[in-house]
Amino acid sequence: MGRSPCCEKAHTNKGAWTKEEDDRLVAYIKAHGEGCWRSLPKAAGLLRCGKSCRLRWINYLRPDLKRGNFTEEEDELIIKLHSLLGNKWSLIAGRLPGRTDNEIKNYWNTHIRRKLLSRGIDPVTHRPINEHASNITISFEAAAAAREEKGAVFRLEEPKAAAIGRDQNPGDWGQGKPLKCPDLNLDLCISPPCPEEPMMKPVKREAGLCFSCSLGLPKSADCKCSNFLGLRTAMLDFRSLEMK
DNA sequence: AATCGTGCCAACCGCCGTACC
DNA sequence: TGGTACGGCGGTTGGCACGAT
Repeated sequence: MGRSPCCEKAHTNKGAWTKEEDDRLVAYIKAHGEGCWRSLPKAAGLLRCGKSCRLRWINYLRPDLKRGNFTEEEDELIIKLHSLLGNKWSLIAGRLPGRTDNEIKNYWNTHIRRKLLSRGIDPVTHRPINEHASNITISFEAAAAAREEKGAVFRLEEPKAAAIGRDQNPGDWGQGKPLKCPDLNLDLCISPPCPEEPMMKPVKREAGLCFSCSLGLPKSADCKCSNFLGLRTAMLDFRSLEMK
């Protein structure tokens, strides 16, 4: 059994949005803010699914959207971010103010893919198409594969984990080797939880760590901590990555 | 002028993670 | 603790615009 539909499909409009629907949605959100998308259509007098409203707002109606052509700088940034993050369009969009994940995804599939292919670069791996033995892949997956192959252990002091490529074996991490995208700073900022952090919702579960986890050691048999290597995974928010 | 092919992009679909009860 | 609802995400599709023939 699948989940029940998010709305009553028999009484909802589909397809392109009309000007009137746009106006209603904008007026409602301006008055009440973004809230519960499920109840929004009814409250706003729209015969639309909540998801559809959310998508329309995020991808088209939001006032901070930057419409128009992508600049050359944006192109290059997207390519670099894609080489590091893969098809994580929402993460990539988070680094391009005013652009949406859908817009970037469409732009990638229609323009950048072709652009890379014309340069002889595989848009999936970011490696030269004819260079099978090339060692220049830069991605999380490649880094993970490299670690797995060599049986390396993930180390907390690893400062540039996000940018490590296959050409940098795990033993070289943190030893000052140049990175493939030196102008991109994608450091993962790992820090202790801040009690005043407004973005963090209160955690119901007991936040204390067992001795092993607090030291970043492998979990003991008795460990009940939900933390990864002693870190609250909620702190690993890619949207907070800083750019140089 | 009509038809066809292609590119583009807004919107939909289905899945996943998480919060809540 | 399990079930459900919800928001969010990535992949895919449908329809429109436009150029070529």
